[in-house]
Parts: sequence; C-alpha cells; structure tokens
Amino acid sequence: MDIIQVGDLTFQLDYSKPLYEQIISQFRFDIAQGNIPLGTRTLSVRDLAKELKVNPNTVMRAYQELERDNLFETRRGHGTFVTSSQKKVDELQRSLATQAVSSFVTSIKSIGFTKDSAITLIEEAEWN
Amino acid sequence: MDIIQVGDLTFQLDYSKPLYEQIISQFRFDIAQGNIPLGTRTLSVRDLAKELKVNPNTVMRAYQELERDNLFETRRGHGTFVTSSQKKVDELQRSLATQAVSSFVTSIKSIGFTKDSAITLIEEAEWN
DNA sequence: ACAATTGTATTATATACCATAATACACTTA
DNA sequence: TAAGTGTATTATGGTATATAATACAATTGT
Repeated sequence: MDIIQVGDLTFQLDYSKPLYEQIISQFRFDIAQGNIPLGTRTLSVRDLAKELKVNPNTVMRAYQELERDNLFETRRGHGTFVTSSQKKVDELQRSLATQAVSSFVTSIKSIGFTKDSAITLIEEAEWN
Repeated sequence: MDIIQVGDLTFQLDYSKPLYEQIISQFRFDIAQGNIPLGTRTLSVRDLAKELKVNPNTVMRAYQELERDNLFETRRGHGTFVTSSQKKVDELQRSLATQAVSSFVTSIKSIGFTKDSAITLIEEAEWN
C-alpha cells in the first residue's frame, strides 16, 4: 500500500484494483469534497505519472475517463483542468451514488436479505 | 444473457463477471433462500458443466470455493452435497452481508456521501 | 521562428486471470 | 470390474492491465 503526497492531494495505490481506476476514484473524491477547487489545472500526464511512479499511459487513461465523465476538460498543448461547473460535479456524484446503491442492493438481495434488514445493517455500520 | 433451468434451479450466466463467480452466487442465493434443501446432493461436476454448457474445470472451481465457504461438502467418488448445517449457512450469510455493507460504505463515502444521506438513498431504492 | 511543454496515438512486451480442452488419476459404489 | 464420482495437470487462447519507447499534434513563452 503506497501512499503518495502530490501537492494538496494524497494518493493511495495498491494492487487490489487497476491503478487507473484508483486514480479516477481519488480525483472524484477530492473534487466531490472540494479538496480541489473547480477550474484548477491538474498535473500534466507526465508529471503525475512521475510522482505516482506509474506509466504515463496509465495516467492518461484515468484522465480520459474523467473527461468522459465531464469532470476534466483537456486541451492539447495547454493542459488538463478540473471542470468549473459545480452542476456537473453534482450530476456525477448523483450518478455514482445511484450506481453504488444499485450494486449494493443487487448483492445484498443475492444473499437473501430484505430491504429492511439491509437498512438496519447500514445503520449499524461503522462510518469513520 | 443465457437462462438455463437445471432441475429446480435457474442459472443466469453472462459475461459481466467470471462464470465461476456467477455459479457460486446462484448456489449461495438458492441455499440462503431454502430453494435447495440442506443435505441435497448437487449435480456432478461433469453433469452441471454439461447443463450449463461450460467447462468442467469452471464448475469445479465454483464447487471448490463453495466448499471452502463450508456450504458444500465433497467426497471423492461419492458426490458433492449441500451442507446440512443451518448454522454454517447463517454464518456465511452474515459474513457476506458484512462484506457487501463494507464495500458499499467504502464506495459511497468515496464520492462524498454521509451516513444519513446513504441511508436515505437505500430507503428510496427499488427493491424488486 | 523556435524550444519547451502540453495531450494523444501507436506498437511491442509481459503478466495475470478466465475459460476451454484433453487426459489422466484416485476413490466409491453397484 | 465397470461406471460414476471428485481431482490434478498441461496446453492453448482471449482479454485486461501495466510498462516501455517513440512519435505526432497543439499551444505557449521567449
């Protein structure tokens, strides 16, 4: 479990999931939390790759998916920027939440739990 | 999306996840629901593979993981049986639920949601 | 105009996982 | 002994992930 400080951001990379997915998640989280001001320019593909000790292609893949999600805006020769639109951030947050909920519902149902018992489980869960 | 009836059980296989995982899930679900009486003998590795149009190795992998989970008991030359212990079924159900909850909590937190808002989302979710 | 810095694309290589296929072995029962 | 169990092994192929090296395209600053 590697922990890497990059400016204001903290990246935690391991091999439990693809690296590019972890990079995506951590940007999403930091944007959703306001840890990265909207409109900020990100590190370049090459620079972030260097910091994270990861291949530039891996960072590029993450940036491209974040752009497809409308969280990033990129311009050749110019750089990559976090969107300036709070609305897009909200939209993405909602859609990711919906997805998380629906995958939870699927899996908890698939082991034979009812809605009420599932809610109880969440209420009892630790939330640090 | 292939739907295959095998005796009392219905298998739905697709390519969204590994086949062996889907076989495992569906056995877990049917055992948890009581769709398979405890102590029942399952189809042999070869026979289930034939029914599902899947390689015997794939079924064997599923059976082996289910045995590690204490849901299946196998005896060479004899066959594979669903555990007779309701306690083991309950234990596994609890542990799978814990895992589902914790992975939901992780992902919903990672997009910046609080516990209360997460519970609201679950309450509003469809549960068919 | 030019150099430096951006994002982007391509090709090759290595590894891991998933699935199939064919075959053989080990054990139990009828 | 034959038939039906689970189990193990080896080979092959496809896909996803990650790295590496290289080149191209667009923008900016000097």
